[in-house]
Amino acid sequence: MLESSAKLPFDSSKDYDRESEILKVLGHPIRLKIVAGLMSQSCNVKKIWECLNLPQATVSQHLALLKNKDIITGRREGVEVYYQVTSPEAIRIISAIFGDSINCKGK
Amino acid sequence: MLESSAKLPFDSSKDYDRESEILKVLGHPIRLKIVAGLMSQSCNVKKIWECLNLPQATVSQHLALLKNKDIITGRREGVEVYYQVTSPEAIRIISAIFGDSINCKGK
DNA sequence: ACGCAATTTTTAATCATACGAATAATCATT
DNA sequence: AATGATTATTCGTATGATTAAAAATTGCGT
Repeated sequence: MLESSAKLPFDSSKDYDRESEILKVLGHPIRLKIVAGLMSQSCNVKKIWECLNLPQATVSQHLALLKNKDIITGRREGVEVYYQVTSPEAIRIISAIFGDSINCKGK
Repeated sequence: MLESSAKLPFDSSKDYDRESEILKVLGHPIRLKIVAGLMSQSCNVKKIWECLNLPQATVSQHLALLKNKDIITGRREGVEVYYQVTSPEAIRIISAIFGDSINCKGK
């Protein structure tokens, strides 16, 4: 009765929730810009919103989302917070899109 | 007057609209599953919604989106339409996520 | 306490999603 | 060419998720 279900390409056991979530979070122009930027150097929040010409609350919201999904990590230095990309999957995805012209130097 | 804009990581001239759009479209569990499945073999719509246990309208909607964003391409064969992944960017992204265990054989 | 940096909350507007129902397209029979 | 079977798409719409940004808040250093 199941003779036609041999090698179907769609695996119903995996749901790719984590993977699609990372893609969704990166799938926003502001966040992609932030993450791509953070690939080349770690950066504090003020510099980000100044560069992007956006209100700080807007940037902070996007950063919070990226942080909650474990794509970036922030470390405090005095009064400012420096962010860097720490998710290996995100790094691989960004590299796949932009090539190796973007490298993760944000140590 | 522009002396402080030397090597900022965030390029305000590029907006990454196309790139973020691809990521957003792939950033949905059903669509990611469809595209990942289509990487290994071209497939018609009925097989897809049967495999995924979803109503055909739902699948067709996602396929239409993927098609409109030029991620997949469909070709008719009689009453059925076979889809395959045709966007190089999408192929690179999927490969970056799942490794080369998924290869595009959907000729 | 003050000022600066960053975050959180709140608001409203916009967009995305799922899926039943209706419609369309293709082919084989008659 | 009309009928019916199969497959695929589109429509309608209720529901839920995202978004931007102002306002309020928190954290840190002096």
